[in-house]
Amino acid sequence: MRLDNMLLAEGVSGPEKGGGSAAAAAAAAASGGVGADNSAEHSDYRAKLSQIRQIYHTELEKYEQVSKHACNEFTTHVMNLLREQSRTRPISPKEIERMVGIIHRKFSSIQMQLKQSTCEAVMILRSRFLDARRKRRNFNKQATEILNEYFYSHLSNPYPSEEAKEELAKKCSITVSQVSNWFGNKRIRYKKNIGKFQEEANMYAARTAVNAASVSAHGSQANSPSTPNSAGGYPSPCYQPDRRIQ
DNA sequence: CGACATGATTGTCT
DNA sequence: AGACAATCATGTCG
Repeated sequence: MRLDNMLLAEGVSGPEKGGGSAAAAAAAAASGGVGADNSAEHSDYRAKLSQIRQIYHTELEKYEQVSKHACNEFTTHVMNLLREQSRTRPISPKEIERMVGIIHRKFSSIQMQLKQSTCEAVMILRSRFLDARRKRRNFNKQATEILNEYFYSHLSNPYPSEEAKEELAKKCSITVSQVSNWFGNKRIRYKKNIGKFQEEANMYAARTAVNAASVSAHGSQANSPSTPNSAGGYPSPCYQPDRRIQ
Protein backbone atom coordinates (compact mmCIF):
# COMPACT_ATOMS: atom_id res chain seq x y z
CA MET A 1 0.00 0.00 0.00
CA ARG A 2 1.73 3.18 1.17
CA LEU A 3 5.06 1.49 1.55
CA ASP A 4 4.84 0.14 -1.94
CA ASN A 5 4.15 3.57 -3.32
CA MET A 6 7.02 5.11 -1.50
CA LEU A 7 9.48 2.48 -2.52
CA LEU A 8 8.33 2.82 -6.06
CA ALA A 9 8.66 6.59 -5.96
CA GLU A 10 12.09 6.27 -4.51
CA GLY A 11 13.11 4.03 -7.35
CA VAL A 12 13.88 1.21 -4.97
CA SER A 13 11.27 -1.26 -6.08
CA GLY A 14 11.02 0.06 -9.60
CA PRO A 15 12.50 -1.36 -12.79
CA GLU A 16 15.93 -2.82 -12.45
CA LYS A 17 19.01 -1.06 -13.66
CA GLY A 18 18.67 1.96 -15.88
CA GLY A 19 15.50 3.43 -14.51
CA GLY A 20 16.69 3.37 -10.97
CA SER A 21 18.93 6.38 -10.95
CA ALA A 22 16.59 8.33 -13.14
CA ALA A 23 13.70 7.66 -10.84
CA ALA A 24 15.82 8.57 -7.85
CA ALA A 25 16.91 11.80 -9.46
CA ALA A 26 13.34 12.60 -10.35
CA ALA A 27 12.20 11.91 -6.84
CA ALA A 28 14.97 14.04 -5.45
CA ALA A 29 14.18 16.90 -7.75
CA ALA A 30 10.48 16.65 -7.11
CA SER A 31 10.51 16.53 -3.34
CA GLY A 32 13.66 18.51 -2.85
CA GLY A 33 11.87 21.55 -4.13
CA VAL A 34 14.97 23.67 -4.12
CA GLY A 35 16.98 22.18 -6.92
CA ALA A 36 20.68 22.83 -6.28
CA ASP A 37 21.70 19.51 -7.65
CA ASN A 38 25.39 19.13 -7.90
CA SER A 39 25.67 15.90 -9.74
CA ALA A 40 28.89 15.11 -7.96
CA GLU A 41 27.14 15.12 -4.60
CA HIS A 42 24.15 13.32 -5.98
CA SER A 43 26.25 10.51 -7.27
CA ASP A 44 27.12 9.61 -3.72
CA TYR A 45 23.47 9.67 -2.81
CA ARG A 46 22.57 7.55 -5.79
CA ALA A 47 25.29 5.07 -4.95
CA LYS A 48 23.93 4.59 -1.47
CA LEU A 49 20.41 4.41 -2.73
CA SER A 50 21.28 1.71 -5.20
CA GLN A 51 23.00 -0.14 -2.40
CA ILE A 52 19.78 -0.11 -0.46
CA ARG A 53 17.98 -1.12 -3.60
CA GLN A 54 20.23 -4.09 -4.10
CA ILE A 55 19.80 -5.26 -0.54
CA TYR A 56 16.09 -4.88 -0.88
CA HIS A 57 15.96 -6.92 -4.03
CA THR A 58 18.13 -9.73 -2.79
CA GLU A 59 16.13 -9.93 0.40
CA LEU A 60 12.90 -9.88 -1.52
CA GLU A 61 14.14 -12.60 -3.79
CA LYS A 62 15.21 -14.68 -0.85
CA TYR A 63 11.81 -14.17 0.61
CA GLU A 64 10.04 -15.18 -2.54
CA GLN A 65 12.14 -18.27 -3.08
CA VAL A 66 12.18 -19.52 0.47
CA SER A 67 9.01 -18.37 1.99
CA LYS A 68 6.74 -19.45 -0.77
CA HIS A 69 8.05 -22.90 -0.32
CA ALA A 70 7.93 -22.69 3.41
CA CYS A 71 4.50 -21.20 3.35
CA ASN A 72 3.10 -23.96 1.18
CA GLU A 73 4.83 -26.61 3.21
CA PHE A 74 3.56 -25.18 6.40
CA THR A 75 0.09 -24.91 5.02
CA THR A 76 0.00 -28.54 3.95
CA HIS A 77 1.41 -29.50 7.30
CA VAL A 78 -1.36 -27.70 9.09
CA MET A 79 -3.87 -29.17 6.72
CA ASN A 80 -2.65 -32.62 7.56
CA LEU A 81 -2.95 -31.90 11.22
CA LEU A 82 -6.46 -30.68 10.80
CA ARG A 83 -7.35 -33.72 8.75
CA GLU A 84 -6.09 -35.91 11.51
CA GLN A 85 -8.13 -34.03 14.01
CA SER A 86 -11.17 -34.30 11.83
CA ARG A 87 -11.34 -37.94 12.78
CA THR A 88 -11.98 -37.09 16.39
CA ARG A 89 -13.94 -33.91 15.97
CA PRO A 90 -15.78 -32.24 13.13
CA ILE A 91 -13.80 -29.53 11.39
CA SER A 92 -15.59 -27.10 9.21
CA PRO A 93 -14.05 -25.95 5.93
CA LYS A 94 -14.45 -22.46 7.28
CA GLU A 95 -12.00 -23.22 10.02
CA ILE A 96 -9.47 -24.57 7.57
CA GLU A 97 -9.81 -21.48 5.48
CA ARG A 98 -9.24 -19.33 8.51
CA MET A 99 -6.08 -21.17 9.42
CA VAL A 100 -4.71 -20.83 5.93
CA GLY A 101 -5.51 -17.17 5.99
CA ILE A 102 -3.62 -16.72 9.24
CA ILE A 103 -0.59 -18.47 7.86
CA HIS A 104 -0.55 -16.40 4.73
CA ARG A 105 -0.91 -13.21 6.63
CA LYS A 106 1.91 -14.20 8.90
CA PHE A 107 4.21 -14.80 6.00
CA SER A 108 3.26 -11.65 4.16
CA SER A 109 3.94 -9.66 7.29
CA ILE A 110 7.54 -10.68 6.92
CA GLN A 111 7.54 -9.01 3.55
CA MET A 112 5.95 -5.98 5.05
CA GLN A 113 8.69 -5.79 7.60
CA LEU A 114 11.29 -5.95 4.89
CA LYS A 115 9.61 -3.17 3.02
CA GLN A 116 9.28 -1.06 6.10
CA SER A 117 12.88 -1.39 7.10
CA THR A 118 13.93 -0.56 3.57
CA CYS A 119 11.70 2.47 3.68
CA GLU A 120 13.29 3.55 6.91
CA ALA A 121 16.75 3.19 5.45
CA VAL A 122 15.75 5.30 2.48
CA MET A 123 14.27 7.96 4.71
CA ILE A 124 17.41 8.18 6.77
CA LEU A 125 19.50 8.38 3.65
CA ARG A 126 17.34 11.15 2.27
CA SER A 127 17.37 13.17 5.43
CA ARG A 128 21.12 12.88 5.51
CA PHE A 129 21.83 13.80 1.95
CA LEU A 130 18.93 15.89 0.81
CA ASP A 131 18.49 18.18 3.76
CA ALA A 132 20.15 21.24 2.31
CA ARG A 133 20.81 22.63 5.73
CA ARG A 134 23.37 19.96 6.27
CA LYS A 135 25.47 21.07 3.38
CA ARG A 136 24.92 24.76 3.27
CA ARG A 137 27.54 26.75 1.40
CA ASN A 138 27.83 30.48 1.66
CA PHE A 139 27.29 32.33 -1.55
CA ASN A 140 30.37 33.72 -3.17
CA LYS A 141 31.32 37.30 -2.61
CA GLN A 142 30.13 38.48 -5.97
CA ALA A 143 26.68 37.02 -5.46
CA THR A 144 26.24 38.63 -2.06
CA GLU A 145 27.42 41.91 -3.50
CA ILE A 146 24.82 41.76 -6.21
CA LEU A 147 22.10 40.85 -3.75
CA ASN A 148 23.13 43.51 -1.29
CA GLU A 149 23.31 46.08 -4.01
CA TYR A 150 19.74 45.34 -4.99
CA PHE A 151 18.58 45.25 -1.40
CA TYR A 152 20.08 48.57 -0.39
CA SER A 153 19.13 50.33 -3.56
CA HIS A 154 15.53 49.22 -3.05
CA LEU A 155 15.54 49.66 0.68
CA SER A 156 12.21 51.43 0.68
CA ASN A 157 10.62 48.44 -0.96
CA PRO A 158 12.96 45.47 -0.89
CA TYR A 159 10.54 43.05 -2.52
CA PRO A 160 11.87 42.04 -5.90
CA SER A 161 9.30 40.86 -8.39
CA GLU A 162 9.42 37.41 -9.81
CA GLU A 163 11.21 38.75 -12.84
CA ALA A 164 13.73 40.62 -10.77
CA LYS A 165 14.33 37.50 -8.74
CA GLU A 166 14.97 35.52 -11.87
CA GLU A 167 17.43 38.06 -13.08
CA LEU A 168 19.21 38.19 -9.76
CA ALA A 169 19.29 34.43 -9.67
CA LYS A 170 20.88 34.33 -13.07
CA LYS A 171 23.43 36.96 -12.18
CA CYS A 172 24.37 35.21 -8.96
CA SER A 173 24.12 31.73 -10.44
CA ILE A 174 21.78 30.59 -7.71
CA THR A 175 18.15 29.55 -7.84
CA VAL A 176 15.14 31.81 -7.59
CA SER A 177 14.11 30.27 -4.32
CA GLN A 178 17.57 30.95 -2.98
CA VAL A 179 17.08 34.57 -3.92
CA SER A 180 13.76 34.53 -2.12
CA ASN A 181 15.36 32.96 0.93
CA TRP A 182 18.09 35.55 0.87
CA PHE A 183 15.69 38.46 0.73
CA GLY A 184 13.51 36.94 3.40
CA ASN A 185 16.44 36.54 5.71
CA LYS A 186 17.85 39.92 4.83
CA ARG A 187 14.64 41.81 5.43
CA ILE A 188 13.97 40.24 8.78
CA ARG A 189 17.53 40.57 9.97
CA TYR A 190 17.86 44.10 8.76
CA LYS A 191 14.67 45.09 10.43
CA LYS A 192 15.66 43.37 13.61
CA ASN A 193 18.85 45.30 13.98
CA ILE A 194 19.16 48.24 11.67
CA GLY A 195 22.13 49.56 13.55
CA LYS A 196 24.19 46.55 12.76
CA PHE A 197 23.65 47.08 9.06
CA GLN A 198 24.28 50.82 9.01
CA GLU A 199 27.77 50.55 7.74
CA GLU A 200 26.81 48.12 5.04
CA ALA A 201 23.90 50.29 4.02
CA ASN A 202 26.11 53.34 3.74
CA MET A 203 28.65 51.48 1.73
CA TYR A 204 26.22 50.16 -0.81
CA ALA A 205 24.38 53.43 -1.00
CA ALA A 206 27.62 55.19 -1.77
CA ARG A 207 28.62 52.58 -4.26
CA THR A 208 25.41 52.74 -6.23
CA ALA A 209 25.56 56.50 -6.08
CA VAL A 210 29.03 56.42 -7.56
CA ASN A 211 27.95 53.96 -10.21
CA ALA A 212 24.97 56.05 -11.13
CA ALA A 213 27.11 59.14 -11.30
CA SER A 214 29.72 57.54 -13.50
CA VAL A 215 27.08 56.12 -15.75
CA SER A 216 25.13 59.31 -16.09
CA ALA A 217 28.33 61.23 -16.65
CA HIS A 218 28.65 59.00 -19.71
CA GLY A 219 32.30 58.70 -18.84
CA SER A 220 34.12 55.43 -19.17
CA GLN A 221 36.31 57.37 -16.87
CA ALA A 222 37.05 56.92 -13.22
CA ASN A 223 35.79 53.70 -11.91
CA SER A 224 37.19 53.20 -8.48
CA PRO A 225 38.01 49.55 -8.16
CA SER A 226 38.31 48.97 -4.49
CA THR A 227 36.61 51.27 -2.04
CA PRO A 228 34.46 54.01 -3.38
CA ASN A 229 33.80 54.63 0.24
CA SER A 230 32.23 57.85 1.25
CA ALA A 231 35.14 59.93 2.33
CA GLY A 232 35.17 60.61 6.00
CA GLY A 233 32.11 60.10 8.03
CA TYR A 234 28.57 58.92 7.63
CA PRO A 235 26.69 60.73 4.96
CA SER A 236 23.02 60.20 5.29
CA PRO A 237 22.42 56.63 4.29
CA CYS A 238 19.23 57.47 2.50
CA TYR A 239 17.25 54.67 3.98
CA GLN A 240 13.72 55.30 5.04
CA PRO A 241 13.39 54.44 8.70
CA ASP A 242 10.15 52.59 8.61
CA ARG A 243 7.97 52.05 5.57
CA ARG A 244 7.03 48.68 4.24
CA ILE A 245 8.85 46.23 6.49
CA GLN A 246 6.52 45.55 9.33
C1' DC B 1 36.50 25.59 20.87
C1' DG B 2 32.86 29.37 21.28
C1' DA B 3 30.40 33.09 19.26
C1' DC B 4 28.46 34.97 15.65
C1' DA B 5 27.11 34.90 10.49
C1' DT B 6 24.35 32.83 7.15
C1' DG B 7 21.51 29.84 4.08
C1' DA B 8 17.50 26.74 4.53
C1' DT B 9 13.36 24.90 6.68
C1' DT B 10 9.15 25.06 9.28
C1' DG B 11 4.95 26.97 11.01
C1' DT B 12 1.70 30.63 11.00
C1' DC B 13 -0.74 34.41 9.20
C1' DT B 14 -2.92 36.98 5.55
C1' DA C 1 1.05 32.17 -2.87
C1' DG C 2 4.10 35.03 -0.40
C1' DA C 3 5.90 37.30 3.93
C1' DC C 4 7.47 36.92 8.46
C1' DA C 5 9.35 34.81 12.66
C1' DA C 6 11.61 31.28 14.93
C1' DT C 7 14.72 27.75 14.52
C1' DC C 8 18.09 24.55 12.64
C1' DA C 9 22.62 23.29 10.89
C1' DT C 10 26.64 24.65 9.03
C1' DG C 11 30.56 28.20 7.95
C1' DT C 12 33.80 31.21 9.57
C1' DC C 13 36.60 33.98 12.43
C1' DG C 14 39.31 35.06 16.60
